[in-house]
Amino acid sequence: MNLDTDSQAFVLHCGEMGSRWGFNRTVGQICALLVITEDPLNAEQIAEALSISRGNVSMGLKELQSWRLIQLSHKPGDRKEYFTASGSIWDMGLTIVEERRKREIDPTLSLLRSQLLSDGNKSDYAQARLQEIHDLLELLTNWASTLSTLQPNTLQSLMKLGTGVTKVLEFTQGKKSAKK
Amino acid sequence: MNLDTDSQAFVLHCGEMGSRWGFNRTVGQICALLVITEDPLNAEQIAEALSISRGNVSMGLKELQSWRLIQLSHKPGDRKEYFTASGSIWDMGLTIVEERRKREIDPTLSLLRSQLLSDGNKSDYAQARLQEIHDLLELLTNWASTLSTLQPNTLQSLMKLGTGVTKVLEFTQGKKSAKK
DNA sequence: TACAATTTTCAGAAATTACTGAAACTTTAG
DNA sequence: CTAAAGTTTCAGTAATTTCTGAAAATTGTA
Repeated sequence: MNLDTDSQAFVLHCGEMGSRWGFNRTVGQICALLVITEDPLNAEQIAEALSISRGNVSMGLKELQSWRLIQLSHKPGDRKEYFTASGSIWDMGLTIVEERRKREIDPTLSLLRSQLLSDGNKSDYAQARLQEIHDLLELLTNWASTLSTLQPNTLQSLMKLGTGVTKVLEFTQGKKSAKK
Repeated sequence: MNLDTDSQAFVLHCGEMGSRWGFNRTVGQICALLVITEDPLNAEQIAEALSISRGNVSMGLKELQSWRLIQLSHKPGDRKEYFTASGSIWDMGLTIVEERRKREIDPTLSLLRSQLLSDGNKSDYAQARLQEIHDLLELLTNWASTLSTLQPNTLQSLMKLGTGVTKVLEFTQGKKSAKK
C-alpha cells in the first residue's frame, strides 16, 4: 500500500478534519482511504498505509461501522476481514447527515421535550426560548427525514433548483389557500 | 445569577454537547446561558453563573463572537461589556449552519478543487471519487447559500411541505422539459 | 479437540485540548 | 497624566482524548 501524493494529501486532510466532522483523526483517515480505494482492504493493509497500530485500526473500523460508513467483505480462501466504503458518495453523504442528526440533535430534542412537559419554574422568557429551539430542531429533523426518503435524483434536482423553489412554493401555497 | 433547575440542566447539557457541535464545553454553556437569559450579562455574571474562571469566559466570548452568535452591548454609566444572544433562534440556526459550512466543508472543497486541477498520478478510481465528493460538496454549499437568502417564512413553509416538494418538482421539471 | 490465524480489548503512555489565575494590557474618567 | 475598572493573554496545570502494543478472546481449520 503506497499512496500517490494526492491521495496521501487527501487522507491526511481528512484526518485533520476528522475532529470537526465528529470523529477522530484515525477514523477520518481510514474512511478517506477506503473511499478512494476500489479494492477492499484488510486491517493490516490499512495499518500499514496509514502507519498506525493494529489496535487503532480495529477501533477505527468499529467506529466507522457504527456510522454505517463501511462494509465488511471476505475473499475466498482468506480468513481476513476486508472493508470497503459503503455505497456511493451520495449514499455516504446521506448516512453522515442521518448519523450526525442522531448524535447532535436527538439528545437535545429529547431533553427539550421532557423540559417542556414539566414546566419547572423557569422564567417565561427561558420557557419561550426553549420552545423555539424545540420547534426548530423538530422541523429540521422532520425535514431531513422527508428529504432522505426521496430518490437521489429527485433530491438532486431539487437542490439544483436554486431560488426556483420559491416560485414553486407560491404555486403550492396558492393551491392550499384556494382549498381552504 | 442563580439558575432554576431546568435552565441549569439545559446549560449543562449544551456544555456536554458542545464538543459535538464544534466548540468546547464552556462555549456551549455560555451560549446556552445567553440564549435563555433575556437581560444582557457581563463577563463576571457569566463566570459566576457557570462557576468558571474569568479568563475562560473571556476566551469563550471571543469564540462565540467569531461564530457571530452573540452581541455586545453597553449600559449607561457602566463600563462593563454586556452580551446577549444575537437575534432569534432562527437567525442563530442559520448562522450556525453557515459557520459550520465554513469550518467543515470549505477547507475540503478547496483542497479538492486544487487536486482536480493538477491531475497528479492517482488512479482513475480515486480521481473519480474525488470528483464525486467535490460535486456533492459544491451542490450542498450552493444549495445552503440559496436557502439562506430566502425569507425565514418562505424557508419555513418549504420545510413544512413534506413530500409535497416532489409534486412541485414534477411541475417545474415538466415546464423545463416543455421548453427544451 | 487443538491449534493457528485473526480480531478485540484495554491498561498505560502520549498527545491534545481546555482551564485557571495572575500579569499585562486597554480604556475611560477625573 | 494617573488611577481605577475592566479585558485579554498566556504559562503552567488539569482534564480529556487518542494511540500503542501486548494479552485475551474469537474464529475457522484440520
